[in-house]
Amino acid sequence: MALLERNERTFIFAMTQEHRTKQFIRNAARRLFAEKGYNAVAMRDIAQSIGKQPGGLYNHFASKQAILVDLMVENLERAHKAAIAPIDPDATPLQNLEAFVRGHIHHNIENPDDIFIAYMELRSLEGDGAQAVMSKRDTYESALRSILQAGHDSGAFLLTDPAIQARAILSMLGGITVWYRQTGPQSPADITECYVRAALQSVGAPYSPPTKRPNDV
Amino acid sequence: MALLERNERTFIFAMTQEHRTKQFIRNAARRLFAEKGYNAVAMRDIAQSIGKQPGGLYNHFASKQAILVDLMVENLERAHKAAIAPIDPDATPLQNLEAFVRGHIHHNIENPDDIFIAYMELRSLEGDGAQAVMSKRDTYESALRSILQAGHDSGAFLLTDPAIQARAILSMLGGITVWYRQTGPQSPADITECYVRAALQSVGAPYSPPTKRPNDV
DNA sequence: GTCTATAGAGCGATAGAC
DNA sequence: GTCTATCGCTCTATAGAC
Repeated sequence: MALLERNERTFIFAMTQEHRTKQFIRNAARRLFAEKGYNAVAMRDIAQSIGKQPGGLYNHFASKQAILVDLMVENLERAHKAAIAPIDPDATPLQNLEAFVRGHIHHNIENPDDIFIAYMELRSLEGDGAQAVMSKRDTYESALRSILQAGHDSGAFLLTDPAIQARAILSMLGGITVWYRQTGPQSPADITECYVRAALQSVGAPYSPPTKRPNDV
Repeated sequence: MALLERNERTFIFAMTQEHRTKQFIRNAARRLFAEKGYNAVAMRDIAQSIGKQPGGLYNHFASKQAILVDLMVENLERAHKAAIAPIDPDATPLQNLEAFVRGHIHHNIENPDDIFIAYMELRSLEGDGAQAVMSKRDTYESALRSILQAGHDSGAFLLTDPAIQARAILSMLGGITVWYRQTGPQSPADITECYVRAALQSVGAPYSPPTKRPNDV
């Protein structure tokens, strides 16, 4: 009955009991929200999956909603580091687009549950948490739009509208998480190459796959 | 209190009262499911929005789940007519891809609520209804994959994997509905051209927008 | 076919002992 | 910090009058 789940991503040591339990709650909620959807998961379910009683969860999070906001904000901060940080003002639009797309895809493949929640549960956000998350999402989308605009202005990209194109690319890449779960044979490297090519070619840019980069994920 | 909503899409005349009410339920459920999500909508909400009492809905649908399945199946049948019917075995892969993409986009823009539900509420399906819907979705995806495979084999398309590429394109086009609701300035024609170009170019195919086709939607 | 009324279950969140 | 117990609410679906 009491399933104390191991967290695959976060190594836990030298942590107070409070922090440890809070992290267990995050991990259980992440998995359950992604699997069943926020509305279909009860606080009881989260408590049961970490071998605790429902009431105790409120010692760590003020509400079920607070857990969702915590997961979404943390994920968006990691996404920024993965996709926006590599953008270089001195590089070409094509180099920046490939850097953004590779960072984004890498983050998606490494954090499938978080990405799935980010796409599916926007509607479940309420009040201040909703505004905070939306604002971070806008920043993210703006970064891609700026790259596309630069490539459009310089003639490097062939596209009709940078704003729509940014959304089209993000939608396409967002689908990775949906399909990745169901996917059998394709490796992460295969998926990455396919999507990088599709994204770059979608704006008329050329793409040649790396001949052999042995340590690519 | 009793808001008898007009349906914008389905003209209702010479219908029995039973059929009329059933259609009102469909329309109200479609709008509410798309707006709030299946799990967040109560039978009370649907009843209230058509000025009826909750219990009466069960004279027309066996369960809330049955309403969702009804909407999804009907939508998929219309999507097949829009995107798969125009495929011509004697045409080139490029012609078929453009026909499929245009039909798909047109269907998406004309049925934003249905498309949104189709993407967001797959997890809410249970039992037989889930299998029926999944099977129809697979057929749809297969049709696009076949076009891509043909273009890949003939050398007309430049892509890494037809199966992944089919999902990438469908994900990209599926995003239209998400953004379309929030969109201000762009017209359906602008959105269509931008997405047709992105989809065709994503497989390395050339694209020139139609110079002037006055009656395009 | 629609109504009123309600059964039966599950939900988020809180109170207070330890 | 975790437990037990429970409050107050909402939900889907049904029963039976009209």
